[in-house]
Amino acid sequence: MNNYSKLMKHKIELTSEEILGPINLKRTIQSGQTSESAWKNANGKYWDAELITDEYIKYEVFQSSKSNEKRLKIIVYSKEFSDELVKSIKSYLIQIFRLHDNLDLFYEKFKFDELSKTFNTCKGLRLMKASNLFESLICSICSQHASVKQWNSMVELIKINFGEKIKFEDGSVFYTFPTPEALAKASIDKLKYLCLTGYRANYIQKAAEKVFKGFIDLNELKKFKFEDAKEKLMELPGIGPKVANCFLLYGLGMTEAAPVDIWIHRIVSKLYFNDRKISKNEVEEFLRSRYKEWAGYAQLYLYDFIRSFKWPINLESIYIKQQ
DNA sequence: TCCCAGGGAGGAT
DNA sequence: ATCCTCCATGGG
Repeated sequence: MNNYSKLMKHKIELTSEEILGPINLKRTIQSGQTSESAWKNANGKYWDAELITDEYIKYEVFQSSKSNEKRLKIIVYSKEFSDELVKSIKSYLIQIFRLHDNLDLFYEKFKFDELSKTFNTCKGLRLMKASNLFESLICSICSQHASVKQWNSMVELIKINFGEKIKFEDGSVFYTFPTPEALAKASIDKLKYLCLTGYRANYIQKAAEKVFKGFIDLNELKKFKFEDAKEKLMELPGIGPKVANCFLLYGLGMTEAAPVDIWIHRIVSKLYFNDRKISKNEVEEFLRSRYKEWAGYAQLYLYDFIRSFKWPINLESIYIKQQ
């Protein structure tokens, strides 16, 4: 008696008809965006699960060795298989990997800009859109003053300790992200000592409480003007300009947002201002006015680019890597 | 041992 | 407005 046989694999694909420009799956998933924690990698395939047509569906996404192709391969695990399911999975993936963002247009538009220095290294890197706004908000809070690796593990521990455990019939286990109510009622000590969130535990619990009690409606923020949404977010404890921008960009998908962290501050100062002293706020305004609706992408490319080097950077190495 | 990590809050200047 | 310092914790 094994019930593994109940779960069947179904292969589907997203091709250049549905993907505008290249996608580099690995680079995208590993780029530390606060839409969600990084998907797990099992022998070259990234997998996740999502509530689709009323139940949690597990799927694997991967590419062939040539990683900049306009193609995503997908394996869906389910008992039953229908055209509707295929359609739902596809449209879900198109949404979260933002496959309708035309990266070819982006590269063309800025091919003579300073930003083009990052294109070779980062080609195919895409913004990710959160599937769960509350999760993205907490990810953004956790990311403050912590490495990507560290905040990812905080979020995984939050899911394990406060989320719902889903066990698939192939033996793999998945934890959902907890509801605002669950984290609002969580003890600070558990958040701190079980989830290793440190001083952020207070912020997390308070922010969850504000969401749970309706002080702020994350979905409603989509209808706000950018500045208004940002201002509202910054009323929450632990949310300053950088974290707010992360949520606006990776959570709500407002691509005009430009989160400025220590790395962006450094590279923008160096590449655009000849290392002149410049405030974080000035950097944000600079990126937003220069790149407009592509500011989020510009920020992502600069961030991913500079993180592939060691600090301090000498410009020579950047030019060499461009060859 | 010291320094840093996708910062923010509170306070002093 | 700009400049401190403190905040927990893990990793180099």
